[in-house]
Amino acid sequence: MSEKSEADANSKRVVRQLPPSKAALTRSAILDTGNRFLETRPFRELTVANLMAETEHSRSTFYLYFNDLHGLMETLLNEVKGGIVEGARAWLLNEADAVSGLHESLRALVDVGYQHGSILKAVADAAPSDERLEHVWETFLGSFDQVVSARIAQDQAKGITPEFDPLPVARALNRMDAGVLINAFGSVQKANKEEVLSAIMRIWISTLYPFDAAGSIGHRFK
Amino acid sequence: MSEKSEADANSKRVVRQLPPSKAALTRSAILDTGNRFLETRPFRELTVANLMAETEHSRSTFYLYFNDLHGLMETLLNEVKGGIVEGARAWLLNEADAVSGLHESLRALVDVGYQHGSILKAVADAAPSDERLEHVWETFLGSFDQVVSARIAQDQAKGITPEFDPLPVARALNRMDAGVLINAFGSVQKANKEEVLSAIMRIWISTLYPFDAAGSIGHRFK
DNA sequence: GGATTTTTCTGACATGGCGTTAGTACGCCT
DNA sequence: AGGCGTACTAACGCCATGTCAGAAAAATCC
Repeated sequence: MSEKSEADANSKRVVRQLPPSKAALTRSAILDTGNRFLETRPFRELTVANLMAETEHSRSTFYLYFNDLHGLMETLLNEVKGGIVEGARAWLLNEADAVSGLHESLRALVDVGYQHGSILKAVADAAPSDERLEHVWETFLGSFDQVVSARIAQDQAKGITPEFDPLPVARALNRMDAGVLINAFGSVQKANKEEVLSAIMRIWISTLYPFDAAGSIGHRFK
Repeated sequence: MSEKSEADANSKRVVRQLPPSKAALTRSAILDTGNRFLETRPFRELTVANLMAETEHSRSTFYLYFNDLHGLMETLLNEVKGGIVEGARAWLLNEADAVSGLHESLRALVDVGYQHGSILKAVADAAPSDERLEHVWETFLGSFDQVVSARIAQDQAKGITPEFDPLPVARALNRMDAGVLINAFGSVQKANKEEVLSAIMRIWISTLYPFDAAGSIGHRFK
């Protein structure tokens, strides 16, 4: 789903196959370098020459492994993707205790955001300048809209979540998460993890489980 | 605060003064064209040549009025800014009825977003590729964080809003608004206004005024 | 109503990043 | 040693950018 090598529609030519591996080595060297680069400098300063200079390879080598910088970003995103989806499961699968499942999922999300904030920001920054990457990024975000929305509907059926149109609310909450994570953890000096977590946690819970909120948030009603 | 002309630190040379005005005319012709362009095509397709071709002027003329495309975007943003700040006042100033003030403000916000969605998306898209514009955009968003946070603190003092650290929550809610508006109204086929409004409205109110939520949202407690 | 100054505009250039192509270097096999 | 595939690179053409010196058009003067 990303670049040359892995099974891949849409790229003009697939180069380098997985099994033998001097290639795999240089490829991941490039990925590493890119990763390191983006931890300290914004995507706009990343140029192919710029990137490969921190490598022992020539600029043209880059094009043997990636179609362009956006292709590189897509690959980087895919590396993070797993962690996020993983973390989300706590809430999505725990039918028993919605509130604490959500707690857990959001905590996991914030953790991943904290670790890979620079990648997330870089991808979000890179997306608007490339149609394909923009589509990938939006699809990525959109996939959460779907599952969150489904879970909300489920909790509404159970009566633990107020009635409302789930999809737009899911979208809003997800955009919030994305925006907050990138804002908080996208630059060199990262925000306080607990502070961020408790802010988004409060918003999710107030919105989805307001009946619990009294106890859970610890505040009297009327 | 934007480009050549208006009082303006940081631009290398200020050209064209306001009062006499053949210049002002071409300048706004360019702005108009840019505006029109961005209503149907993304920022990444906007090039100086591209833009000026839809004008009766040459490419170089562009540089008489703007430093670069990002400068143009900054000017475009400033034109929208007013409307948004304006709309926010309803809630910020209405001490009497927080909930309905917030209703009003969010409705105004969604209206502005609906009208100028393409500009907002274009600016957000353009920001990451230019340090200066990125700073402007973040400052713009950040300014709302400040005022919203202040208002929250005030309502907490009054006891109508639960106790929590206001700033991170304000930030999260604002990022949500920005993300939602751009997502919903940034492309050619815009989302349903009422749907968007009621989603973000619900989230804001559940979070800030949960004690009202029961009545206002119309759902039984426990 | 022609000359002069000021305003507005433009063609032509240099720069820099991009992506491709033709070709080189190296290891391995037999 | 010759041939083959893998891994790499130097050099090229392209396109958008921003600048600059000077042309054209408008305004002003006499």
